[in-house]
Formats: sequence, C-alpha cells, structure tokens
Amino acid sequence: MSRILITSAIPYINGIKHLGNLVGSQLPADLYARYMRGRGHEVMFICATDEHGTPAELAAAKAGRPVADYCAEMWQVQSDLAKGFRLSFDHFGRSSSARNRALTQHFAKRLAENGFIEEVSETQVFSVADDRFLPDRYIEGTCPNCGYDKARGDQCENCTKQLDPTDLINPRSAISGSTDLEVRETKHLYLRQKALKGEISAWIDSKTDWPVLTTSIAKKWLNDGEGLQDRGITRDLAWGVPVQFDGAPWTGMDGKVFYVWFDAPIEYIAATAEWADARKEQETAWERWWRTDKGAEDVRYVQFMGKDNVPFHTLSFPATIMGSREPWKLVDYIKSFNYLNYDGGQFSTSQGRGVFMDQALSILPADYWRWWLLSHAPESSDSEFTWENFQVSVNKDLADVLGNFVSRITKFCRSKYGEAIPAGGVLDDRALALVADLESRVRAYEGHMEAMEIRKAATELRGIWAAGNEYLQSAAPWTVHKTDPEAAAAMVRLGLNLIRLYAVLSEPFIPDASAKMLAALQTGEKSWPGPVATALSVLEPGHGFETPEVLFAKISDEEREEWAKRFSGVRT
RNA sequence: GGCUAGGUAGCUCAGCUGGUUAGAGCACGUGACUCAUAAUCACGGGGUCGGGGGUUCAAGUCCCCCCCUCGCCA
Repeated sequence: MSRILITSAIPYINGIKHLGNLVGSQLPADLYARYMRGRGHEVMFICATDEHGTPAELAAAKAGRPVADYCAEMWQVQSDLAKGFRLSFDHFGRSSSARNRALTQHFAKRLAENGFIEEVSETQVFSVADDRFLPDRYIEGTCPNCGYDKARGDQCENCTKQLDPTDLINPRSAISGSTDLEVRETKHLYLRQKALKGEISAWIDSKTDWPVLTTSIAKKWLNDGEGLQDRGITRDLAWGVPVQFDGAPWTGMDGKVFYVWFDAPIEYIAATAEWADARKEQETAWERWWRTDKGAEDVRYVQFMGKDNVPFHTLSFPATIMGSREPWKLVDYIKSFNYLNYDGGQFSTSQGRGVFMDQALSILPADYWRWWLLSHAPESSDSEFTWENFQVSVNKDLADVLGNFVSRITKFCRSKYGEAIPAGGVLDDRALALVADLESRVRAYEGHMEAMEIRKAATELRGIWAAGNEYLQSAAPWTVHKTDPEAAAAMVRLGLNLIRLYAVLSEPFIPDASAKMLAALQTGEKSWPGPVATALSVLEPGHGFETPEVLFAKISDEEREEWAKRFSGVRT
C-alpha cells in the first residue's frame, strides 16, 4: 500500500462550472482517486474553491452582497454539485480560509527572507469614484488605433492591438463608468522567478514521464522570448489575503492583498489542513502529506488540471515552494487536459454557452455524464461534445452493453431457477476461455488506470462488459437449459458473478450504477479482484439476489432533440 | 506575427523508438439467436493516413515547404 495525494485544479468561485471544466480536472482526478482507493491505497483527494480576486468582488457587487457572503453561498452551491457528480473529495476547502491566509503569508515571508521577493514601485490607474485601483482590463476607453469605443486597458478587442491603460482616449472605469481617474504610484511585491529559473528548469527536465502537453507548456514559458519573468504577486484589492501582517518583512503594504494566483495553489496545502481541522486532528495529520520531513517523503503527489493552468503549476507554485527552502512536497506527476468543445464551438462560462453542471444533473443522473465525459476525455487533443454522440454513446455502452447484460442474466435466472445463485454443473471450456480473456483484460485495464490513460481504460472496461455478452451469446444457456439444466446453471452462476465483477471494476467510472449492482446481488464484497477465476466464484450457490430495475434508461430521440434545442443558445 | 498541439474510414478516435495485406467503437449491410432495455453475437463493405517534395531496402510513423483547425503568447 502506498500513499497518494491527489489535487484537482480549484474552480473559481464565480459561478457554476460547465462540463468542460469538470472533465478537465475534477472528474479525472476523482476517477483516479476512486481507483486508487479501490486498490487499497491510502488516498488524500483535495479540492477547493478559488475565491479571491476582482471577478469575485464584482460578481458579489452585482448581486448586491458582501463578497464574503457571496463566496460562502457559491461554495455551498459548488460543493453540492460536486456531491451530485459523486466527486469523492476528502475535503473541499476554500481559499479564503484562515489556514490559507496563514500559509500564504508564511510562504511570502519565507520567500522574502530568502531573497526571492522584490519590492517594485509602479504607476497604476486609480478610480476616485470607485475608491480603488483598477486592473488594466477594467479600464475602458476609445482605442487610439481603430477608434473602437469599448477598448480595454490591456487590449482592444476590435483591432487586437495591445494597449496600456494610459493609451486610451477618454478612459473610464468599467466598474462604475466614472471618468474620475488618476494615475497613482503604488508599490508591489514581485516573486523573483528569474532567480529560480535554473532550479525549476532542472526540475522540469527531470520529469521525463510527464505528458508532452504538460512539459511543452512549461518549457515554452521557461525559454520563449525573454524567458521566465518575475511575477507580481500582490494587488490593490480588499478581498484576499492581506499582504501586511504581523511579522511581515515589509512595510507600507496596507490595503493590498496577494494575487489570486499566488494564494490559490497554496490552498491545496491549506485545504488538507482544513481537512485535519474538521476532524479535530493534529497538525501531523496533514503535515504527513505535505512535509517531507514529517512523513511525506513516500507520498506520491498527482495533480489534475486543464492546459490553461499548467504554467502556474509547473512554474509559479514550484517557485513558491522551492524558494521557501522548506521541505514541502513538490508534485510528482501532472496530468493535464485539452479543452472539451461544445457542438462546434467552445464551452464558455462568460458567455453562458454549453451545458453547466447544475443543468446536466437536472436532466440525467451523474453516471451518464461521468461515463461520456471520461470515455471522451480530451487527453491527446481537444474533443467535442455533441448531443448525437452523447446519446448514441451512452445508450450503446451503458444501456445496451452493460445494463442489458445485467438485465438478461438476472431475468433469465429468475425465470428458470429463481432469485438465488443456482447450483450444479461445472465451467466448460468456453467459460474457461472467458476467464482467461478477462484475466488479461482486467490487467490491461489496471495498467491504463495506473497510467491515467483514461480513454484507453474506458475502452478496455467496455470490452470487459462486452465479453460477458459474447460469452452468453455463444454459451446460450437458454438453449442448453432445455436439455441440461445443470450445465446451464453453471453458465448462469458465472454470469451473475460477472455482474459483481463489473460492479467492482466500474466503480471509478459509474459509482451509482456500481452500488446498484452490488445491492441487487445483496453483497458487500467489493475488494479489487485478484485472479479473475477467484473473483468469479465469490457468489456461491444459494446466495440470494434481487432482479434490479433497468440500470440505465435510454435517451430517446425526442429528449435529445429537446435538450439540443434548449442548450443551443446562451444560459440565462 | 511567434509558438504548442492537431489534420488517419460517414462520425469519435488508436496507431510506441520507421518494417508483414493501416486498426477500434459507433453508423451502414448481411446473417445467427430469442434470455434481455427492438437488446446481443458473428461476418462484411468502406480510408491514395491534409497537400507537395525529400531521406531510406522500407514512412501514417523521420526532414523541408505549403494549406487548414484549435489554443497560448506578443
């Protein structure tokens, strides 16, 4: 048994996430966590909400709520949706927690003591009416290049020219519309990533087993153009971790907070501490996952994220940890994903395009989504969601191949032998061939799951389901039963045991259906299968079962058409 | 404009360090079966592997140029 720390990129607090976000981090992380638990490993699976920053402040203001209240409410919404999708986090934390505040300040202080923090004076636009400094993109005005009147301070969306806020003609606050703007001098802290470049680069180079997507993005940021740049880690906002605190190695930073991308990854650690706090555990309970001097040296740490998050996890966060010169656990493997597109375009939170987590659960159970999303995970390239593909794929795989298998064997047994595992007969050659086939398939499945080859694992699992149908079809117990009921009984017994095996193997993908199958078989035996022959003799003659309801109802053409229509526009 | 990743059967995708007649699932066609959610199983048709050069005894698989998609950056 080993210990595995798993983190999923933490979703931003601002609104409900869409299926593209889900399949890019939380869902595959859950698959891996469930599999590893199933194999008997000790797993710590952590996620949280990323709550700081300007968008959260603005969303709260728009809702007319204090930002802390707004975040608390949205955390609950996201937490409930995570439960709805059966995401098995050991803890779903909040980056606004006291633990994260303390840890973020701790890291900043350590970095400063080690010479990796630089104070930089810069000028920034201040809105008198809003009583705040404005990030570049929250300043609007007329583009000096093309005359577009809604150009943003960082770039003109119309002509794509890069801008400085001071370039804008008639600049105004995008928040209030006020034109009462001043350019003021302000001081910020920068993380001296350049000073750590060599260390980071060597570290990345040592990760030869990482996905190309992960390392190519990291190397690009390390080496392209000017190379890795120092990064501002503070902002002039009210909502966040205060930069000025007791014992801080700097002064004059009142009213400033750490940049959201500085404190967000630290929340992985903080959330583990929150987990311990919630259970009234000692500090050592979480430190043994994160401190290599306190038990974490044998932990394997795996992160899951979309490709847009890769730079922060391969460069900034490692820089924070390395620069602390303390024995914190660095990530061992980063599994990153491309994007899931929606019906010819992109999923978009800001534009409300696509299917969002709450909407998905309102029309179908979690297993349908989990299966489709995971079996089509955008691993090697972007992939696409279409309603036709979803309907066909789910109906075929879940209803026809798996669901119908469970249905045909339990109903046949009920009508010929009653609702208990039948006795008599022995495994014939055909059955032995099936066992041998499954033996190699199950081991291949394990290999793909270990390697986080999600699509391949799904394909293999489907093949394992199909093998049951192939066997039944060729063994034909319904025919054999007419002349040799005992021989047919052996086939049925094997078939019923297959359901149990399928339930165990499928749990990481479709936990609810897995639980239903085990409940129908009235068994709690769900330990991971060793030799398949042994796993297929767990349910013994006389063991009662219950013929289950249809495991997966099919999606009808009418439903598909209605949903395609309902989700064709913009979320309101 | 620079850079990443892609462009393989109607659709979604596999094809590792170049090597027997290019694979899978779905869709399509034919057949088998009738236990089952009109489910299952078998067999079959279908691709000049984006285009053009080149290296090699041999290239989807390496090199160069071009076209297209997507994303990131400036």
